[in-house]
Amino acid sequence: MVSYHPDLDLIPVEDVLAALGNPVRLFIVRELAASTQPRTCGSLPVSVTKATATHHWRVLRESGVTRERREGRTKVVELRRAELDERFPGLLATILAASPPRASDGPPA
Amino acid sequence: MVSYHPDLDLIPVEDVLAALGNPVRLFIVRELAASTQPRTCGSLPVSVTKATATHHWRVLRESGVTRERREGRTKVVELRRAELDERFPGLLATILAASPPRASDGPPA
DNA sequence: TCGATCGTACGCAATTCTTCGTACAATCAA
DNA sequence: TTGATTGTACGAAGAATTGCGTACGATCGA
Repeated sequence: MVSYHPDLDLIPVEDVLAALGNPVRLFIVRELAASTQPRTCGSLPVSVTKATATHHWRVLRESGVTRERREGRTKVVELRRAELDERFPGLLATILAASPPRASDGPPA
Repeated sequence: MVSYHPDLDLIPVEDVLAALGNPVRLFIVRELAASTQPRTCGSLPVSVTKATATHHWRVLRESGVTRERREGRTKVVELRRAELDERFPGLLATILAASPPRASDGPPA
């Protein structure tokens, strides 16, 4: 359960964008951002199985978006807010501020 | 050569992030942002073949990032800057402002 | 009209991503 | 110690992405 956390200076912005460009992961990030406290992985109501969630947490961690640490049986996840904001000023805030789409989505058939 | 341009109000932010989360496409967007004038597709020095470039232009167009129009033999591409900034305030600017990674990239082997 | 140019469409291969089930390790509570 | 909880590792399937070559349509200039 010990994990790799990259130096954010080495992360290109497209890696962060790709990490957040997935609905499950963006949902996780929004949940984390909405909590003042760090959250355990199990407390995040994701729509996928545990195995799949593990995959998404790894993507977020390896792109520098989140930090994880063990705490007893659980794993605590939190956003690397300050570091992200120093590396990519304003990015997280503008993404979190984005409103949901207006209505029926997608290109015409 | 006539193409579909989505209503940006219907685009979720993760679609834009996914579109920009690719090095070829982010490069294209940076080139477009650096020009005051719209550019033709052929004038963008991309590292892939024409066929692949066509694919990336479509992704950018269908995610609402660019607009295309025919002009004689060529296709003119431009960013939908104002619309993007209204839909996702500050997003494009913060992404374009992101500095490149400091040096040797990637996780340890 | 003929040739060159610009981009698309199609089909295909290789790779990556997303998802899951199952088995397992680590930890805690009883 | 035993059983429950939390999350990982591994293997696999299916889907999506990325990339290319080739053939083609549209347009322009000579």
